[in-house]
Amino acid sequence: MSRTPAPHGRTGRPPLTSRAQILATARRLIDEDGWEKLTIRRLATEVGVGATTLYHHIQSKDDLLLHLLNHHIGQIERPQPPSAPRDRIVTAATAMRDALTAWPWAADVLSADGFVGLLDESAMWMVEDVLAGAADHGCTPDQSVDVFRSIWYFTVGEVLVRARSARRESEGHPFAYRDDLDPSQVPHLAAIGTRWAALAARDIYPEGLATLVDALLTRADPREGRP
Amino acid sequence: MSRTPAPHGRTGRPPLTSRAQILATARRLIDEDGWEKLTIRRLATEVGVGATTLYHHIQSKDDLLLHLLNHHIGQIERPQPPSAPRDRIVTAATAMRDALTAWPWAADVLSADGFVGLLDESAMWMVEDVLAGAADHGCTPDQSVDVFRSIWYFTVGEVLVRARSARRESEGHPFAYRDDLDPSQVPHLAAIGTRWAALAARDIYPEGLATLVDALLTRADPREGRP
DNA sequence: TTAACTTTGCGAACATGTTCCGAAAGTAGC
DNA sequence: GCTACTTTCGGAACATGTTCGCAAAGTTAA
Repeated sequence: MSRTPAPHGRTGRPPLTSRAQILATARRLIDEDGWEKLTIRRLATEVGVGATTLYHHIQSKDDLLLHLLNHHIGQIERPQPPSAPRDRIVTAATAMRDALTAWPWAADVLSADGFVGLLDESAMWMVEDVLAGAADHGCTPDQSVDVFRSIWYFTVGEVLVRARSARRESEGHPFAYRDDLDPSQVPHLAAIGTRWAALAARDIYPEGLATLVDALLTRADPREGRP
Repeated sequence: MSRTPAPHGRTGRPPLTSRAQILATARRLIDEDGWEKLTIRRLATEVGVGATTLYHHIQSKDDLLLHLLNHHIGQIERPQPPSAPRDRIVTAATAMRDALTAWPWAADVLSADGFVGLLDESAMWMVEDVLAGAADHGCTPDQSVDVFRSIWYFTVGEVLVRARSARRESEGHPFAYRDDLDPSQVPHLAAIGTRWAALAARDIYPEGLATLVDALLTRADPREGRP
């Protein structure tokens, strides 16, 4: 049978570059100039090939970013999971949030229920720890997924809002928090006025997450709610 | 004094179009072909002017979308606010979510803590109702803002995740929910396996929101937690 | 050696949002 | 009528991600 696809030497034109080299160069460029400056053409030039050549090694720019993110997350040390289920969930969720906050563009790529389908196994412990914590608390598998999804929504929202706010600020058109609101129409909003900016600058993720997790667990298992 | 800016006849070349006409045409195009097909050049052609001319009437495409969103939200009827503070918050948040779900691109523009700074007064009741509900429950203004922000994160996250998942599916590359996960590494995840897809298709926003709101209010005012 | 096949490289081209700059078309003052 | 001034118009051009088609460079089979 001549079905053997590639007996020993590989066929085709020998490659000038590789996915690994492309990813390494991309990481270097991001380190040097920030991810906003990473363009396909610049990356190709730096690698030393034509721009369109990259598309033989990656599927798209999103695909490239996804590979970079997987590499980045893979290097995060998995924290020792706390024994208390609730704390395990909080720890895992905080790790997800920190990973995304460091690479804000990641959320753009990842914000999909397919989190699970996009990352490779080195990042799965984040999902697993949440599911495990929920299960240990007494949740059914289905309830555990619901717990994860709610946490995921909250986390993605926080990261994206934070990233966009920061970008807006850095691009020179921050928000005009109005001091011209009509107190008779929107009294509470008017009372806060421009103080909103200062309030919105505070990081409320930890408290919000803790509140959400406790509530989700209490809801899933009422016995824990009122002894 | 010759300071009068424009006594009667306005100066300058007479405009061929107006922002109102541009917005109306944009709405029509979106209605007909969906917002993905709305490009600056197409819009300009449809209006009957050159593409760059649009930039004399709008600041950017994001600015255009923001105007469209304001118009859209302005047409949403403000529901009769329930008397119970908690229900008022839930109603307002659900209205926000529904408004964004109908126009998924909106979240891309809006996902910033500057929600408040970007919309006009016709949409402010959504924010106001949340703040009012929190205040009536006994929250301080600062706590009320925290309540709003947590709800906002959860809502933006849900809308964005849902929108992206749908887009991925419609573009032909849905998620490969893996059935090859290593049960010894990620037991709970492996146990769920491909069933994740079906679970992620369920709408859990209402329950998640209710849980979150109750928890946020309970946290802000412990007296309400355990009588 | 020759022919078929396979993989990679790359220039040209396209669609998109956006900026630049000069032309067009009106009014105001003389 | 002529000269400023003001506002709008729009073609050219740019950067970006991406597709297409073909050339280049290797292996395998005859």
